[in-house]
Amino acid sequence: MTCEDRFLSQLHQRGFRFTPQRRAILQVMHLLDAPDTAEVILQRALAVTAGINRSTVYRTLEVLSDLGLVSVIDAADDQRHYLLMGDEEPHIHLVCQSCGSVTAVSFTKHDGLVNHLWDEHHFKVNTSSFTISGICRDCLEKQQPHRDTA
Amino acid sequence: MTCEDRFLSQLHQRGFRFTPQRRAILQVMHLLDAPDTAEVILQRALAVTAGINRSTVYRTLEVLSDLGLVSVIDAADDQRHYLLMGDEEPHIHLVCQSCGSVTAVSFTKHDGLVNHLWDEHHFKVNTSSFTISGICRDCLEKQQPHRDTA
DNA sequence: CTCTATGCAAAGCTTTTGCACGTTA
DNA sequence: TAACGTGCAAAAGCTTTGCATAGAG
Repeated sequence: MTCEDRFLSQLHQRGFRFTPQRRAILQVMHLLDAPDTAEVILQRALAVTAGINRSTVYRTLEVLSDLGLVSVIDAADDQRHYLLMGDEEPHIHLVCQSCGSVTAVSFTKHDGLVNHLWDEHHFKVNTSSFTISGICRDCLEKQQPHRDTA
Repeated sequence: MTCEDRFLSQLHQRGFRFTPQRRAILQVMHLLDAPDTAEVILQRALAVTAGINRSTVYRTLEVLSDLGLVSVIDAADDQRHYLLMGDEEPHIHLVCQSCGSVTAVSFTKHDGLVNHLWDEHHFKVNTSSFTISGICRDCLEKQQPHRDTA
């Protein structure tokens, strides 16, 4: 089942409609390999379907998020970032506080943390928006150009 | 060395000044047991020292953050949250996406994750703002009042 | 034909900034 | 007394909302 099929069926189930704008946004989001902002998604969607409005992007992202097809990442200080949850497994997103880059890391080695938080605190981790802040490799090297070891 | 002493000495070291407003904000932040918003900090600071301005709160929080005395948490969809880093060890903050509550959890059992991200990706995790989104116990129970097991 | 979605523009909210005045050291 | 900090108000930036119209089912 493709992502578009899932979207369509879930829209229908809940009485929503499938418009060219929603199709364009979904299509654009398939091309993103990292979480991106509403503004970027808007600009790319405009290239696909002219005239799409910023409000429509926000409203569609909200629908996609409600349906669980999009995860929302609160990156650093600035805007929200959105990422389509394809049929892939959840990832940890490493957000660099210096340059804003986002790196996806497999989750599978770390589900111990998720299980622990559930067992001990009955806290249900939202694995689709698991974000960790820090400094990425590149920025570290720029900060400490002459140190090679930790 | 108290937190205020540390603040004072670090301010002096860097040529900053110790004003009644900064003292009030520092004092108020000692009373917070969970990260809170600039607005809340402002309101409480007003009770201590009348006339403090919102801008001053933001500017002081920035100074405190630069000095490493305050950690900044990007909670859920809304505002930034600020927490004084006392002399305590780092914590994981569990942010509930439903009610916005924040729970602090000891980090020590999970530094394996931090080490792994360093070894494998050379990503330096900012442990002072480690935040995980999900649904807290209370909100889970409200959602599923008749289910007791996961 | 009905009800949802869109576009537009304006408002909302948090956070930042410019500037003149007060205060600290 | 020389910087630095504060208050005020206005601006900035992202996101939301109201309303009339267009379009999907």
